[in-house]
Amino acid sequence: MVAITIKDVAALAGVSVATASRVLSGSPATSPAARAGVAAAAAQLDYRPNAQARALRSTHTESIGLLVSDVRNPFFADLAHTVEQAALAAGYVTLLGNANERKEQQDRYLDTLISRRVDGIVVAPLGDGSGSIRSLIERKIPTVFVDRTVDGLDVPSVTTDSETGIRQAVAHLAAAGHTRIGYISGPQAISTGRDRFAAFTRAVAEFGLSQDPDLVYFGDFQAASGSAGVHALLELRQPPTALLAADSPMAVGAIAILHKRGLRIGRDVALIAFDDIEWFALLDPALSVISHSVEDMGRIAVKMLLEVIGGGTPESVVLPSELIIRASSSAPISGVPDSPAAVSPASGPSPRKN
Amino acid sequence: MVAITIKDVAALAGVSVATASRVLSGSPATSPAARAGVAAAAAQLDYRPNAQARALRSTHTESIGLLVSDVRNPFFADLAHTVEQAALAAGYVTLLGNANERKEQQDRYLDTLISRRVDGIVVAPLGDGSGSIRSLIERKIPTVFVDRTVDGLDVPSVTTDSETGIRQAVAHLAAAGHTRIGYISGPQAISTGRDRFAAFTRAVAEFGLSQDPDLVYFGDFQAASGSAGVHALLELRQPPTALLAADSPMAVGAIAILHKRGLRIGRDVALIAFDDIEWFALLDPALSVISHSVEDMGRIAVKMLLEVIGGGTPESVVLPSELIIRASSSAPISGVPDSPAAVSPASGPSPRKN
DNA sequence: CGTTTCCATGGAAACGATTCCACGACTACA
DNA sequence: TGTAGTCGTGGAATCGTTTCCATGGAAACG
Repeated sequence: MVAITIKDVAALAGVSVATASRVLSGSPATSPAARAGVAAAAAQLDYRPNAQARALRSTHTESIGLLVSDVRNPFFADLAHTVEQAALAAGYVTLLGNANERKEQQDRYLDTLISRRVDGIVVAPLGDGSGSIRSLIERKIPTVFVDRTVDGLDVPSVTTDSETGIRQAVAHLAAAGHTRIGYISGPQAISTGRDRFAAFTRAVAEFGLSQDPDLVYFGDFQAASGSAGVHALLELRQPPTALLAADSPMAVGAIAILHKRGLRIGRDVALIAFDDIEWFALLDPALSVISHSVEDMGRIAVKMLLEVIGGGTPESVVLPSELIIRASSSAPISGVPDSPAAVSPASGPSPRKN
Repeated sequence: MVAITIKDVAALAGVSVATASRVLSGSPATSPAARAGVAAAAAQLDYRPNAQARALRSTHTESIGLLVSDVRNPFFADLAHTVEQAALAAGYVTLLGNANERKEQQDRYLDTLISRRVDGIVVAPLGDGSGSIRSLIERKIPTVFVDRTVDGLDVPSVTTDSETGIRQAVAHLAAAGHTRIGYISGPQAISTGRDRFAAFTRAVAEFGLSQDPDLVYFGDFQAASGSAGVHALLELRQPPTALLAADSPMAVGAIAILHKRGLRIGRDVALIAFDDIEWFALLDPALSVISHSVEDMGRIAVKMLLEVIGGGTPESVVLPSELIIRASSSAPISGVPDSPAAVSPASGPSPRKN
């Protein structure tokens, strides 16, 4: 850890630190001779400016923070990738934090990002407006919410309109004759969990399908709860003939347990997932999904954050979602899955259809 | 962006900045009265220490950098997750960078991490020992290589012994009657690309299988090159009856194109991938993989980095790999894939076997 | 040739924290 | 009661950089 400072560079170039600093930061008020000397000295010593000292003096760091709720969720991995690329293109580096769907980790990272004086933060928030997320807005640190929002916090956001896609999915299932759709929901403490659940509830009512509350299982957006959800739903006296999972990890958990139970997706039970993940199309049968553009989301989030940093107050953006029909949901219903529970006489194509 | 400094806290508490600093950093040489006063003042003002200023004075930042080559590769997403959790448990925050398999982005992030004076860096390096990666070791910045190494750089590393797993895979395919195995390799500029290719070459020779150089396609560890590889291999006059992909994104690309060509994995052509990704087991047929533990890799990398930071020189670790046989490779060969190319009389179970 | 303007330069203050050092007050021991 | 040791405290130096301000020399003007 040998420390090479601007003082060393200045000494080698035979100028003062002030001049060296001016050259290194590209100030016009420098002579060609000084420019050449300092540049040569810096190169020779492999000088790297101390970002701490620089930030201490000049109050901006050319860096932004990105806090996602789960890096292992491919949706957020993709988001991290696009945000990072967009930020890099604008000259910012991205510090990525992973809240792991836990509020205390979110607070921990938020504190760190505040301490490190990032110029702005893109966050997929969880929890309510308490804790460090409140400090963020009280200190007027440029912030943009992505994918999720927090009630009562007036922060620009980029989110998805889940309504359209979910309505399309329910319509599609209803048209295939399904009347009992099992819904594996996200937690109601998270805005996307609430929105998607509300959209599902409205759609089910609109198409006259069963509103049996037992058909909804509340998971936590992680894989294990998808498995638990399928398990719970299939144990019902009147199990659903179609399943809708509110995010991709829960869909993965659902698929795993369906395989284990020997149920054929697309024939014994239809399945649709929210979030389009590249390899969902590679499954057999290919998985129907509700798709929304993670590239747009990341790109727009960065653009909005830069506006906020620049003093603007951009309007929030809502991106569309749409159903992509593949084999996992396209066969007409073939009856009740072979659940160990009693086969209910009320299932199958129902008179309540439409 | 209102700035609350330790000066404000000290003033409110009615003590000097020195005393405030001592209380806030938990020095024992403080009176209970001072402790209480300063703590109250800090809480009331919602004081967050300026990490820049702190680091400037005390030369360590309680943060590490993690530079992965591709966040969208689930292997590295998992790695990021474990590294971050392990670091957090040790009191460090992780700054994640994504090189995107591009050397100039790797250099860019490395420079940033050096500038920000992270206490140490875990990196999955790409390229040779030139560029910023050399500055890293010349400055004696604590560094640990993970997954990959760089020739000629004496840096502690955690890697996988690809040899065992690949040998098992080739043996398994040979036992099923395959004599022509197509290999979708990683780039030879990356250590894992070289190691796995070398292991494949040795295994193929050992088991007396075809060493036809056309059976090797050199990809870039990303999905598109997996597709291109399958395409090229199946166009051979004597196409392979089994495929081995050197990482998971290329396996995904391979599967996509096999589907598109209407080839049945596990029957028309066997497929094995390096890297065990959770959902590979969910494919139909389930994908045989060469598995290695990403959790161990991340955990050990952090442990080693902390040792280096503490002044130690830990031994490099090589983790084992093993074949996990699933349906994609377990059927005996059924002959030549229905390639649009002419069916060669020499393919199928061959006299050259063993 | 004298005065003004311009401009590159160096000295020094500032950013916000930590930490060395000195000081005063107190306890404890002889 | 005098001296030594302990302990909490404040002043000031320090980290590496940027930036304000003053300075001095050269160019430009009349």
